[in-house]
Amino acid sequence: MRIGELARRTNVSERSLRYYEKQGMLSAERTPGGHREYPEAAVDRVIRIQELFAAGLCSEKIVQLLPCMRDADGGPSVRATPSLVANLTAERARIDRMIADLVRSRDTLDEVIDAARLP
Amino acid sequence: MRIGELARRTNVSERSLRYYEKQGMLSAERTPGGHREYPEAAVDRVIRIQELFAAGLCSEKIVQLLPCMRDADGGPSVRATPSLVANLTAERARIDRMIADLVRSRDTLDEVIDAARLP
DNA sequence: CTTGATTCTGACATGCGTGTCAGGTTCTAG
DNA sequence: CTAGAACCTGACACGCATGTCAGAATCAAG
Repeated sequence: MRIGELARRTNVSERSLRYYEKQGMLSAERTPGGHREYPEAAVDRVIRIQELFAAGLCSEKIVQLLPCMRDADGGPSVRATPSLVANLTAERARIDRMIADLVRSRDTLDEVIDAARLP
Repeated sequence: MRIGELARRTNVSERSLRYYEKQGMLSAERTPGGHREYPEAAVDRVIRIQELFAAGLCSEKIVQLLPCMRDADGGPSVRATPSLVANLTAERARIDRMIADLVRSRDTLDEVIDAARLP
């Protein structure tokens, strides 16, 4: 599929898709004229990338991480190096803290919302 | 307490504390010479502000939200307006989605970390 | 062919909380 | 009184994914 369709299906702008490619997170074949041609699996990959961004990982980390993931097309994975594992473990801890923070904030909102509804 | 101590105790830079004040999220008495003097409750408030920032709320929303919260000093709260409640409800939904995303990303990391440890 | 939609590259702009620096004033211990 | 620490204001810079615009080339359908 081409970039317009991928953008529509993933809800990610064409701008961002080109950026992902430049960062090395997403690759595409090219038509003779130079237009990008994506495989079906690109949809899942882009969604994963978005999730990882939302989790606070930067492009660089994601670039390292992606080849180690079991891809949607079931492709065989690269083994993560020990240093990458250490890195990801730290990120994991960060994500845990982030989730805990979010839960607290959600509770805060609930309190205010509920207080407004009652007497 | 003064700004240096508050910064140390909350692990938030003096720069940010002054910014919070300018945005109307944090107030302080002033010494005759113009130095900020914070009450003990400021510590909790700053931590809350940080959590809400981490949850993706912008200053403006937090400004509206803060007076409706049951503060650490147990002060009485302002009632949230219906439009604010609608707003916060939307934020709450966003936070829920964010948590779900984070959990997925954490699972992704776990998969890669585990795969590197085994055979 | 022609035309309109789509895509291409490259460059500049934005948000927004935060870092940092400069030049000056206030506070506090000796 | 004095020195040094702490604080004041204001201004400029950054990160970094994303928005946006311009000008040109490609693609697909009539």
